[in-house]
Amino acid sequence: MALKTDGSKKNYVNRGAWTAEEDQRLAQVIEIHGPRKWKSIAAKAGIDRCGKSCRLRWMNYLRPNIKRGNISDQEEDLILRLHKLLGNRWSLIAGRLPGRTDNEIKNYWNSHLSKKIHQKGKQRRRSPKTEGSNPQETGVLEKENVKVSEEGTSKVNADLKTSFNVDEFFDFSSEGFSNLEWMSQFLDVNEVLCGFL
DNA sequence: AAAGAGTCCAACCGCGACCAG
DNA sequence: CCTGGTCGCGGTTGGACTCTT
Repeated sequence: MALKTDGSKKNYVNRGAWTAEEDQRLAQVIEIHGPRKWKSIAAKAGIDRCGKSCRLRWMNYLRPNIKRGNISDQEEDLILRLHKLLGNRWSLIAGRLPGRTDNEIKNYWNSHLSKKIHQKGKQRRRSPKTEGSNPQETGVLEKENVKVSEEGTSKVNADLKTSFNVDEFFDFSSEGFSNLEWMSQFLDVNEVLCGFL
């Protein structure tokens, strides 16, 4: 990773990988001042990082209760379903998976799930019998899904937003990980409803 | 054993939204 | 209103690691 300077030591910004010492300093400052005003946190920690970089490090790595690696089948299934529903809105999807970060889910999607879906699509295109019988399983609809995800805040998502507030609807504040099952059931119902529309 | 290809994931970038002054 | 600062998001990059030949 490259280090970038503008020539003056004052504006030197480290852009490389984070060291254990930097992590420790950042965590200490956040413990005292809380995770806000990232620019001043960076300054107080005495590390040559921009506020943005500090925030990212905290959100994706240092934050308490972060789960790392080993995404379970249940979580994977949930990601797939939520992606179908919400598109590439990783922060929203991550919000429904306690302990997971948007970056992790995005990476997981790009490296695992997008391939899986692509492969499934290929298989299905090879077996014309299934085509038409279940529109959700066809390559045609898959294209539509891609469209939704490419546009990010697609029209479909915009419509969704106006019809209900996602954050209010999926309020996990008082419930734990066990909600995954409930969510799974909800998404099943949602898929059936989508079939009617 | 070495080289090249493929994969993973931490971190950066650009942009838009929000808010205080 | 306008402006500047801050924050959060999704997309992208590139280094490290693993696999294949």
